[in-house]
Amino acid sequence: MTPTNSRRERPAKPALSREWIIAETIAIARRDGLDRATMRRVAQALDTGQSSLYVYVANTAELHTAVLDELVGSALPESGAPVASGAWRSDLEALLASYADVLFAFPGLARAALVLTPTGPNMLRLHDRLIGLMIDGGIEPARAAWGATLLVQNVTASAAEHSTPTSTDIDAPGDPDADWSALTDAVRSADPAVAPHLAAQADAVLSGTPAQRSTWMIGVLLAGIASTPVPGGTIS
Amino acid sequence: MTPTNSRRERPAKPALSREWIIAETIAIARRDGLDRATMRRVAQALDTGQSSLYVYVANTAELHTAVLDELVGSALPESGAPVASGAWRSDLEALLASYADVLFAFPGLARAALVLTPTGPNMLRLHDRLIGLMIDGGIEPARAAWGATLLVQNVTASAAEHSTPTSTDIDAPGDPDADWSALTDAVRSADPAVAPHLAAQADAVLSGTPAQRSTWMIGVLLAGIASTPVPGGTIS
DNA sequence: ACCTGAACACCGTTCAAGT
DNA sequence: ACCTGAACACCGTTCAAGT
Repeated sequence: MTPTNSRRERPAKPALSREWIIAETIAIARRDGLDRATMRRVAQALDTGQSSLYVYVANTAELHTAVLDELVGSALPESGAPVASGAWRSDLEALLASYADVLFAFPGLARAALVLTPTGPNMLRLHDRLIGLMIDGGIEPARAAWGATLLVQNVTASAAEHSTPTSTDIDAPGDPDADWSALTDAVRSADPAVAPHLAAQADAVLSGTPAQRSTWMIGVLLAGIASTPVPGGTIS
Repeated sequence: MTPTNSRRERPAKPALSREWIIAETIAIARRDGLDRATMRRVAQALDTGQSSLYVYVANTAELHTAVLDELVGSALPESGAPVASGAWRSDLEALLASYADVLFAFPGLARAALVLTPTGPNMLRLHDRLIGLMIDGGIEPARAAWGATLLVQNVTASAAEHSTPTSTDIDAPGDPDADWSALTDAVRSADPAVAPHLAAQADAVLSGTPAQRSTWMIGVLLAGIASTPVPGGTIS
């Protein structure tokens, strides 16, 4: 209502707040990738000075962590419906898949997640659900507790490998196509004298779709978690 | 011998070359962290213009990848001594430990490794050794081939979590102490109503030394790899 | 308390020009 | 072919000054 003549016909400059900053960062990240969602750009989009952001967020890393947490929150299914016995495993896979979907949906998010320390409430809820589902599956609680980290870490890492880099840049570092072909070339041209096993297994190394590898990976982790006791020895 | 009056009494400016650039980058990374080993700083240390580096390296990511590969190469034991039967497992653990040591020795390297696509010859040799040792251990070759990636990825990720950030900056993002205490706080203060399993397992989640977790992690991966068939079905 | 402009101290990469 | 300086297009963060 106040007759502020905001630039560019913005629908009236909203009051600055942590929530608004995060929302705008998400908007930019969706469009241009998280790498482009810099303090300066976010400030500009909010029609304010970059220094103003520091009233609400500590620094870029903290802002990006908050963005990750917010997005994970929006992907988490509402509070856990009771798990039909036997369904824990497919529920767990679905949960990890929706986490992976978020990472894929925002260019640059997976790579950032790899390097951020995610302590937001939604990330904790994700861990909580994973632990709960593993316990439902008969996995010893202490192993489930450690295992959740392992699951999240691996899903994040494989999303980072296959997700879009940051934008429309040609040959951006981290371009998955370029990376993949660099890898195939390297493996295919491995010298059997220096890397005999790799040369012999080249087809195996390069085989499988991302989905197949991801399914296998989760299977590996769950089987390993179920069969490997945590040190200190609770009754297994 | 030529009487070039190089600045600052440098011991005679050596000819620029890819090797020299990598060596200087390593020197800077050891001292100040890989994040500080920027094109500009490397050029300055070599007493040349930053644009000159682009004759020998494509960009920063490629340079850092080369540095990682070089360092991994220096840590790899000489060509595999024949493995005493039964020793494959401790050999494999030792191999991963020396890889982890490299990541710990250079501030910022582990975090960078997480995000680089490592296609250098020494990284391939590391994979080769891992595959060979797993095959020695009776693991089906196709699983060993996929498993090597998983092992390297997890060791890299846990090194990144616990390794020094880039320098002497106070509270640098990625400071492992700050990150850890943020995590403990978050887990300890988890609301039992919203994250019941996490709250119940808080002690378990936070327990264990890095070494214990790392040993457990490798155990999980190996057990899982050994028991989880790759899709497509080779005779297991 | 909140917000701002300006400054400080950096980045990666390209390019016209030189040798 | 190799090397250079200078430029272009950015960064994160801080700080004195305003309201």
